[in-house]
Amino acid sequence: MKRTNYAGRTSEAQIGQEVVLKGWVAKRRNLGGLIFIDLRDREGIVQLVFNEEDDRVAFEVANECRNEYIIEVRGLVRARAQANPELATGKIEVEVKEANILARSKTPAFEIKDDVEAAEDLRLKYRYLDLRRPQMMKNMKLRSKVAAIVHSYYDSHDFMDVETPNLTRSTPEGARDFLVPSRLYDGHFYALPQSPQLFKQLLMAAGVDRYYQMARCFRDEDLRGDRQPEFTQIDTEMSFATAEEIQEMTEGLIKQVMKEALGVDVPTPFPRLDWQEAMDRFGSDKPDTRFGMEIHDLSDLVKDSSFKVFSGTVAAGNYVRAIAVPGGADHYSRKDITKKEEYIKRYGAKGLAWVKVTADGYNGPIAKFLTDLADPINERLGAKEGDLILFVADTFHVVCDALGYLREAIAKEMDLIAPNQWNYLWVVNWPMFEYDEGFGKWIAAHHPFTMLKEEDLHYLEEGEDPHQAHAQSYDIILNGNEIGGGSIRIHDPKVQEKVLKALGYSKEEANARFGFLLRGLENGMPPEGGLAFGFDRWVMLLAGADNIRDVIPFPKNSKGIEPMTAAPGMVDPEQLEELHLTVAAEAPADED
RNA sequence: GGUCCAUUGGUCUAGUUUUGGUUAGGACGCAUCCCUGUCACGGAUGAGAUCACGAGUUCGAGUCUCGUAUGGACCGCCA
Repeated sequence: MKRTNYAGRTSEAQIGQEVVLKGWVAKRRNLGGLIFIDLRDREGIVQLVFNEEDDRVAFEVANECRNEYIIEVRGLVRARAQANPELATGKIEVEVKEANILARSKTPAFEIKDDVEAAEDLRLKYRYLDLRRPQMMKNMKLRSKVAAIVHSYYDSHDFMDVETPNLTRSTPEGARDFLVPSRLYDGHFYALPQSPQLFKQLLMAAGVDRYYQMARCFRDEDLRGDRQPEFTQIDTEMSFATAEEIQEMTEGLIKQVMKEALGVDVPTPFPRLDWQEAMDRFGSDKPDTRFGMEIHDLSDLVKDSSFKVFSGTVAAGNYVRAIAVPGGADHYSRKDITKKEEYIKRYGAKGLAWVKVTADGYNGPIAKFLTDLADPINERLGAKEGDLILFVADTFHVVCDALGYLREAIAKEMDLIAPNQWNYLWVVNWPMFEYDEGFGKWIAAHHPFTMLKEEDLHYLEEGEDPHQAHAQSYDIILNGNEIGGGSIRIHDPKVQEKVLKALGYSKEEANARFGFLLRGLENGMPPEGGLAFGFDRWVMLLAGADNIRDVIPFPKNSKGIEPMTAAPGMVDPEQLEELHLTVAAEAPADED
């Protein structure tokens, strides 16, 4: 029997025709001499009817069927007496003349339904069952659709799809590398790429001019809800382009994806926000602009306050900033606020000060210190009666992190985010360098090959402070999530040398680590730049999923384990020997 | 490296505080039987749980304490 069409696509136009369908038994309803089976394939569900009186042989097959059996059927499409409006194929059904069981199935570990959520660990262990669920199938289809648009878009704009190696060499800085031991060279290792960054730059040196690739990237860092050790970038690079041209090209892609994959029109160009402004107003370098509750600086107002925490903070050169939570006075109890205070301590905040705005002025433990300042504070924050004002007094980064977190957490809790908003924006004008507290040194904020603002080049000269410099880099943000970033690259070897020097590399170190790139620069590198999208994260947001695992067919769990295959696993001693490896720590015995 | 939370039949969960003593309850699923217009089919019957593991407190622990494991969220980390 040759299949005539997908079960889920059986249509009214086929009424009176014979069809052959193959798929999974989603549900069997046995009424005695009459059996209904909902047949499911990747496109959806159609109802099969087996009548004992009409066809005894087919009926016996249906009688034997259980959920998740795979069957093939031949039958006649007919209109239903009573349509089911819940189902896309609800106006028709298939009267089965012949049926065969192609595969039997155990009772599945969990029910294949959208509305019954099994524990995620179980879903991952039986991922092929989980992926049968309509929502997961829909996510995979969306992912495939977006990828197809990406290929078509860049192809039509003269970008070349070029593959770069997955076995490459380890480079310092950035994320921890996944290493692959070399069998041929004792003690030598390949590294899996964190991104094809340097290869795509050298493709520009080759004259490729416009490059794109759906590139697999690997970073050996701890996982998060939106971070996997193995992920896909939409990687692009353009010669002779300015930052604005690259952003415009990117906006074109986003516009097309939104239109063709979701049917949504997004207006372009997207807003551009300076990094400094994003931090000041939203406390975040990836601001969510779907709601207000912006942060305001009160340092000038409270610098002489009798509340020593505030005045002392300002005197030390730090900041007192606040948000006004609309209607927050009733919504949040003292206890709730204490919980929030405990939470923001993880960002280094020492406390969370608050007042409630009432008809009689401020209310709360520090209200008495702020009586005289209530009017100007309210005015600056736009606070009114019934609002809750939250203050954080600390260094710039602590204030931003803490208030940025509170702003987003409260918006979610109080349901302040209207649905169906797609707020894309660019964060531009990033600092070139940032201080790493852990290492006690300056590191590249983006990466060491990022070009500075032209007007900031002088900061690299002798006697100037390179850390004042800003970069020609840009991040693309969607609803408070970083979905991509890029920059104009350095194409002048002299500038690259100075930047590496500012980062603390000696000439010898720089040559040892990036020699191949520096040689490329010396051999004629066009001015160029690019951008990389976090494809998985973008699809997650487009799908409305709240975890990146829901748009990756076989993801790792939060501990980096892939529960279906139980990777990572131990290997045979012979394999280790071939690779010239000995394992120092005795690993625990591998179970099943 | 750190913080917090969770773990009860195949699945999801009630029960855990403020009573420490229950036949550990329910829904879905599963099995058998009845049923010819269901679509969350209906009806009847039934099987299925050493309450993650280990120690402790107690006359008595699903419930309290500690530890371990597993999972989830987060901080650090992720140029």
